[in-house]
Amino acid sequence: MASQIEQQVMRRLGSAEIRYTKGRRLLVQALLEADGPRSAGDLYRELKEEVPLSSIYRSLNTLSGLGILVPHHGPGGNNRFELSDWLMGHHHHLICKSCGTVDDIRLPGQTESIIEGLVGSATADKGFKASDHSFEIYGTCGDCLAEGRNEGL
Amino acid sequence: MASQIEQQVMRRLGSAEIRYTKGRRLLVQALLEADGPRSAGDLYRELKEEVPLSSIYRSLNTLSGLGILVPHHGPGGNNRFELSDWLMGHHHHLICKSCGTVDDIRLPGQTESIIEGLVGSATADKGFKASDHSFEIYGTCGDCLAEGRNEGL
DNA sequence: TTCCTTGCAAACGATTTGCATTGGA
DNA sequence: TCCAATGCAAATCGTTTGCAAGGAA
Repeated sequence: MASQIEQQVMRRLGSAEIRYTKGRRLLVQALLEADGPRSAGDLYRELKEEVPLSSIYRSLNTLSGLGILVPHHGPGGNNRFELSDWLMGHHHHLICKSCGTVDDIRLPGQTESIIEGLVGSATADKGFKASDHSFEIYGTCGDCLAEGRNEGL
Repeated sequence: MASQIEQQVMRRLGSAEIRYTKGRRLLVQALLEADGPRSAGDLYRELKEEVPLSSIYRSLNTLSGLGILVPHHGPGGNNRFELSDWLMGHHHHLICKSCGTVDDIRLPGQTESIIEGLVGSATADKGFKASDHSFEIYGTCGDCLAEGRNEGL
């Protein structure tokens, strides 16, 4: 009963002769259930510390190398990872400056076209070959607003 | 002969009763000359190791706390800082996936208006209070393209 | 002179690595 | 079976902190 996405992951791993072990399976499943990027520490806790941190870091790196995961660099000094766009669909992030939570958001196709256009015009004369973009919105999330944790922002 | 921007920095520091010391002056000047965000280590080297790393980190933190600098979280596991928008003007980044260099780019006002509009429509129904955004373009810079360092991207 | 700031070294947290052992295809 | 992957502990790297000495207002 592996999900469709998991089967794509297995195929990608198989074609690179890399094994889909128990630890890697748990990790991919945890990221499938997540609604935003997760750090090694987050995953360690979410997997109830059954998978050692060093293995999590190693898997995170091999899966990123294969393009299955992508790192997300945010505040807080720890890297967060999520399943790549080709598995989960293209999306952007809503980042709370107060609690650090990162949520996924999807924009209408029309809006994405506008962004693609901006990427093109911004790099047109720079000799820079764009391959990707990130559009992230910072602010205060609903929970923090309710708790009054948005002082000084 | 302090630049206009430096005078604004001095005023901001003064109103918070925080001293503009030699180390802080050197740091602000290095960031003024930079064409993109710089990490503590970058600045340490650019200042010829005359200012100890611990002082650089401390100054980076106090200046960020005053809104003079803003942190930029990128690949490479080290935080980079730059002078805030109110000092340097609003801009975005061109990030090379190959060598990690980050360059500033400025978009036409009309384009910024479009981006502001996207921020509004993306957060309209989420109970999220947006305060800021980042729009960053990833790819391969001219130098790396010339050297053929864009394999596998 | 009075505190804020510095400089050094030690402490810290996140991530990586060496090496013997285990387990998947 | 055979080599990739794991688990543990030690090593590394970026960053923070305690404390005594120095420097700006």
